[in-house]
Amino acid sequence: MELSCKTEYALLALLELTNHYSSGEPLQIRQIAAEQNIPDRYLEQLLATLRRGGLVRSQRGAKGGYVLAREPWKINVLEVVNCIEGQDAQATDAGREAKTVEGMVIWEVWQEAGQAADSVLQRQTLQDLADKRESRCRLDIMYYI
Amino acid sequence: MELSCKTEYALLALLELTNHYSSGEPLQIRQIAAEQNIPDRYLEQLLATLRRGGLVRSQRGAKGGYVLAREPWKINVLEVVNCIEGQDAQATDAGREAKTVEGMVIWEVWQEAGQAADSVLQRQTLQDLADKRESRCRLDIMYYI
DNA sequence: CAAAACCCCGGTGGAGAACCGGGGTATACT
DNA sequence: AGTATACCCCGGTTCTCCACCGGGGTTTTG
Repeated sequence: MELSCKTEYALLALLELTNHYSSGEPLQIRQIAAEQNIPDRYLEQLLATLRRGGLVRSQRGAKGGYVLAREPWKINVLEVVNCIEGQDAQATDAGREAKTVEGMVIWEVWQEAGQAADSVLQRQTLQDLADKRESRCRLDIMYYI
Repeated sequence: MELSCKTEYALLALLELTNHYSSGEPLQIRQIAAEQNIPDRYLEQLLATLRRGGLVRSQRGAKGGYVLAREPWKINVLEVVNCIEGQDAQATDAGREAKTVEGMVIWEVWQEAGQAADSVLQRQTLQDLADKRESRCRLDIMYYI
């Protein structure tokens, strides 16, 4: 199961915004891009998609930037993926009319697998990811002691 | 989660071979292709991959064709997918070295989702799919009575 | 020997992923 | 009002790879 650059960059950006959430200040595209080594013109595009999907809010002009649209514990990974990849990451049955019974049976098994994966992603919020990152950093520090 | 044409065609072909398994006779590429509406030059390629992966056996020359290499209840959907898409459908961590802790955290969540999907596919054998197909056909017949 | 059917290898066209450039618009600050 | 900053919008490019195909070779049967 391929993790696309788009999805990875989107999640990295949202994690940055999560880490910055308590300050309430907008974070600029170029700051996020520099911090996470993301091409900033591309990130601009992804953030626009996230804004249209209601996951972030933007502020134009001087002192502008992006903030999360909701608390990080209320944004789960699945909705990020669906926003970035399009709803077709979930329900591609519209374009793929199974012509035979066999095709339908295969399709259903595939859907079931997809739903199992989605279920995992839906259980993870941005806050969970940020917490994992925190505990990972803490482990690293303990190695140095 | 995208079901590629490759995987779908491979599974359709293997289902045909499953339905034909009890006869013990090889099934020709062009027969399978016609039955399931698969481009036969492409199917040839896919069956070659399945043969190299040990899922089917081939017989060259007149009266030749393909048979399953094992009993249909001993071949699960996950190994078909891995054979067709390559092992990278499972372990793409080799090419994607996460440079930051954030990247690693995201990657792990993604792996977990992939494993949930794989687990579903691993539980389904070709026999299971064939049985589902059978009961689906029986349902259709009951609608006509 | 001839026909049938797999085997092998390389190729093409088109879609889309990854990324970028240029110009416009909104906002804060002086 | 003017200027600088930073998002907004739209379109474009290059490259990869998916889906599929063509041509010729090799094996097997009758």
